[in-house]
Amino acid sequence: MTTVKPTLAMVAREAGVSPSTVSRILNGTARVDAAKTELVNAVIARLGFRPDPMARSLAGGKTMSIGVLTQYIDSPFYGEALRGIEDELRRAEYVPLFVSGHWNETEELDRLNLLRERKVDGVIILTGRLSDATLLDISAKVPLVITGRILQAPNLISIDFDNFEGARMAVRHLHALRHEQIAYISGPLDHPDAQQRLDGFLHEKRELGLKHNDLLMAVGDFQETGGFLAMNTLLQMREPFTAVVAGNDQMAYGARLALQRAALRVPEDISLVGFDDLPHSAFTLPPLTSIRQSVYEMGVMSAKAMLSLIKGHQIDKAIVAAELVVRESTRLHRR
Amino acid sequence: MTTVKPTLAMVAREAGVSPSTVSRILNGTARVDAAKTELVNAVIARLGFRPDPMARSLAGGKTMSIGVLTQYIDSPFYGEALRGIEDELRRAEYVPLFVSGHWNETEELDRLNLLRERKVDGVIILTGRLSDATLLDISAKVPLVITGRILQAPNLISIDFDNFEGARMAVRHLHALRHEQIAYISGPLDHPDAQQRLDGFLHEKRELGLKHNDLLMAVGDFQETGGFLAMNTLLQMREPFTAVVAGNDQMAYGARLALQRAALRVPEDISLVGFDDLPHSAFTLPPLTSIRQSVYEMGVMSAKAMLSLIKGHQIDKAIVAAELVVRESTRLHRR
DNA sequence: TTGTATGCGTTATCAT
DNA sequence: ATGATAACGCATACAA
Repeated sequence: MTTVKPTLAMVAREAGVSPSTVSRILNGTARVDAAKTELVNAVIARLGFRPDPMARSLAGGKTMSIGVLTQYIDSPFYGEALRGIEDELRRAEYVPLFVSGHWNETEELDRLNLLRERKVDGVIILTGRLSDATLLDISAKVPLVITGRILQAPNLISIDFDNFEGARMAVRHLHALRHEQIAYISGPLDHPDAQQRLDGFLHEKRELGLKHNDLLMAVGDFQETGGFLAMNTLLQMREPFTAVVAGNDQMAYGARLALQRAALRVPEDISLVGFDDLPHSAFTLPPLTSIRQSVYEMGVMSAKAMLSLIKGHQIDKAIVAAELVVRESTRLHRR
Repeated sequence: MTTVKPTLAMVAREAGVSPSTVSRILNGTARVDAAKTELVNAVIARLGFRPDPMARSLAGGKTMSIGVLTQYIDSPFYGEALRGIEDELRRAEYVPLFVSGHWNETEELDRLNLLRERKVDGVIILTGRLSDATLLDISAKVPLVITGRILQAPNLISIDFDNFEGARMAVRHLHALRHEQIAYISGPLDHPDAQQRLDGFLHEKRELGLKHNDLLMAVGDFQETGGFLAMNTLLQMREPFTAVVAGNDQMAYGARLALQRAALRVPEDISLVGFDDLPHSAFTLPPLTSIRQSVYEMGVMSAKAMLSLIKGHQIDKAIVAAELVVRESTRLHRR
């Protein structure tokens, strides 16, 4: 069978109405006679007509696509967010256009430019290094949803994890387990998430009257390797500690291996808390106590926020709660 | 500054030539006077002109986008492939349009349809459940690169891992370590990768004269949970074994935890080999011996293949080699 | 080799 | 409420 791809014009002719009418029905741009609407919809269904996204865009309409700027397309952390975005967008017949910035401002700008060229109807930025000013600038031209920081502006919604509170929960958990000397492995200090988590950690320690000094902290790169290295420096400092919280799970994995190499047992000798609760963490040895962030949920929320922005409904900023997941890498400290 | 987005028409006017000439220079569609070419290019550079992908597409040109069908956007395994594709495509100014099939044929078909609507210049399929016939069908309409199986057709290039050989390497390694009773945890039997790996495993066992029976095999889901469960069934069978190879690293992780729960040590009591060598596997306890597949490399190769297909250069099918990475989860078996 | 004219499938503007 | 008609930015068949 020689199926010609049906066009809006064909639908119009078939239904005996003008193209404009069909377009209006499609977009709800104006009030159309009910009977006609029904008729046209029937024809659309019969022909299996689907508007051409390209033509639509050229004519100044929507592209039904949302640009999503992430840092690494294969990030174990943001991966779930991508899936959440994809799932949610799909319900509304939108498609995500994923691009990666690699934690490089220039590259982020470049990719954003590409998204603009591609005429996306909105952009979601999963963290990143762009300045607030730049972000505000972008939101002036296209609906923007941003994670990793809180910003106020029309046409912009920010969504963030409760990193601060999450880190506090980790400390409280350890403190409840009678730990007094708690070390910290931080992510890169210029990384928003890393900062907030560190702040929360420090804040809660102070709150609880726990001593802290620079010997109880090392900086990693949010990767396994960095955690491994950081734990080694921590060990060399010779400042005693009975527990450590890592800025994220990946670093906790690395730290755990370093501990093992040093013949230190988890949790018998050292308690270890991660952050993010990667899917994996339920299966490490021992299963890792961690601070859970529903990254998938954040993805869904971002997409929902974008959709409502497009509809013109500015909604509030949202903050996704952290949750302590206790597993087997932490235990009561015996003095 | 009121920057108006420059159009091809503006370039033409500015350079004193016709739009068609500019178009021809852009696409190399026809021979153009060298002097004019230079002039036009200068104007293009000065104005910072970039052809509008949408308009280009509408007019029957290329969209400079490649559809990529993967199964889960956050797959820890295929993630690196996505990055490879992205990196390589970027060099040629193409952008990937990622969609997910979720191992569901209907959904794969649906997403492929979307890609067609979006008029991608080619599609890369990372494994999946589509029939060979369907694939051939697609390749008739658009350049196609497919992984996970070997197919012959014009306008199509297949790229595959050497799953078969990889599984054999795992067995040989164990055999060299004096293991005789080797169990297997397979991925879903209807999964191409799982099949090929199982075949390789069985083949090498036969080759080596090692006995095998159904009690030495359990099926998982390629996830940690599946590995955990599979290991438990293996344990219940009461058929003795001293080593086990898992169909992928994720299942190896789960299996390892199950072993631990059963008070069995790795590698002292049981040797364990994974498959895929996820980034993570260097940091598990103990670090996991695994079969390395350069997934990133496969992504790059897929993109390169696509690019050459677009240029009209049909190239050979490619197969990416497997490699044994020996770490600490395997050791010599003492009788 | 180069220019002109037309069309791609839609939305938007202006009438009616 | 509905219909003509003109863009949108580019590629291409046809002419020159």
